[in-house]
Amino acid sequence: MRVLMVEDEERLAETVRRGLSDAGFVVEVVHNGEDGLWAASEHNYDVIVLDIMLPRVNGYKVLEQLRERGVWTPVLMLTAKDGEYDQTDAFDLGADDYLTKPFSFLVLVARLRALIRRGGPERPVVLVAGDLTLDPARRRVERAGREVTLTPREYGLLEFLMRHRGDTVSKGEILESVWDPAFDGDPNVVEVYIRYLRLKLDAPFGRRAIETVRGMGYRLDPDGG
Amino acid sequence: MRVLMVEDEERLAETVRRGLSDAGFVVEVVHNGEDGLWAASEHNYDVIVLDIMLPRVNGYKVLEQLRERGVWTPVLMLTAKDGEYDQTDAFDLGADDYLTKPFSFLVLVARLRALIRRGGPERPVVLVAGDLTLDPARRRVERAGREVTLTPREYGLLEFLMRHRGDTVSKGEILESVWDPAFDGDPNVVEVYIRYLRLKLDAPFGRRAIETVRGMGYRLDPDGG
DNA sequence: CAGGTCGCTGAGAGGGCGCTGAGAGCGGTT
DNA sequence: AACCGCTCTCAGCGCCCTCTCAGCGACCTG
Repeated sequence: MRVLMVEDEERLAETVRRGLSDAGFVVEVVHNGEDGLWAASEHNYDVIVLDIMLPRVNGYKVLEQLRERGVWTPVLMLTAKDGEYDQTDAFDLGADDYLTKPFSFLVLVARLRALIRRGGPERPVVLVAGDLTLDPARRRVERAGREVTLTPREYGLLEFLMRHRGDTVSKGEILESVWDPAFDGDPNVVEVYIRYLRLKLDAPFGRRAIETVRGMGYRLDPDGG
Repeated sequence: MRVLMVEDEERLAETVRRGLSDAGFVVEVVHNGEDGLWAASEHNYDVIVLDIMLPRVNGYKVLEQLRERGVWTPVLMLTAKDGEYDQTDAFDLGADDYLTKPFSFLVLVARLRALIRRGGPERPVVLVAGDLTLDPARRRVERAGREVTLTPREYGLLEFLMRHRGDTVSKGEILESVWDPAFDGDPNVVEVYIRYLRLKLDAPFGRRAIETVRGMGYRLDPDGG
């Protein structure tokens, strides 16, 4: 689990960094708002710990900016008891939780875990063609509900065909997209791998999903065969 | 909304019961830990208010027992300012919120509402994959009911795999999330740690939870092997 | 029907990938 | 200082994946 910590007090930052590392988190620390903004936009963290009192850009503004840029990583704000900003402001701005300094380290860990637990990522689209499904996120292929295991190359080829489901794609296009664009070997590889796919996808199910269009290329049947 | 209140101080309990009733909650009160445990296991409440200082079984143990029995009703703990237990303990045990006595009644209501709001469609606190369970709050891993002790790195890796249970995750993703994003060592570490996990998780149980997807990465079997 | 083109197929060589055992480095503990 | 647990590196090995190749069959054209 990846944590971004934006905290200018170096001693505190270092202490917390160590503790979180020991707790199994991967921690990145930056010491001002500008760096925090950049890091949070550029990388993917599971949660962000954001001090509200920061040099250059304050935590307040960092959070505002992040949300404006469409970064919805959960944020836990650190507020000073006597600061000019209080809890209310943090929540209003879209912080997902806050802690008042000084805070218990174990409480911090517990809250971070809770935040990560809540913020589940959404599942991307699944490609479908008849009884054939391919889940890019899971790198998983099923036919008629049964999982089919594919090698990387086979998988790449099938994904390409499914993304162009119904279209006739030439061997040249396939070679360019699935193999290296600069591939200069025998174009027969495509035929060979089409065969591999047919052996795994069609043969056990008695149906033919991948059609040959002689002289043109191949086409994945929209109805899955 | 149904609230179970476990509180031995009768006057306090009665005051709060009335207030919550007026606020539209359905309240059940028990006065010791044993009864609380039984009631919480037997009935379905939307939220539980649990005093930490209780006769017979203390709140501490009640919560522990509940979670072990798979009861994941949100719990708000009541702690005494000067008690031997503090906030830290409550969170560590999996309490979802706490209040320090004496507390404002309005704050209590607000927190309960917040807990109920969160607690409904919330994911369970424990990660499960077949007979494999991982409790992030307690940093505890079990397989087939037997506890398995893991080093921090092993734990981090397993937690990551379980949070992506069913997905195929590449070694690169693993390195970024479980190791440091700037890690530039030998990616073979991942293989090594996968092996460590297999030795501890699979070998003694004769089943394989972590699958290798050659050329792509690893996948934790949703059915736990 | 003959000839040519295109795709299919089975076999096999080579290399890359993941697995494994051993061990060094390091921080913490006794 | 000695020990221990954890992390990470390294090198060897075996297997799977990838790609090539050559022969064969299918289809089209004259």
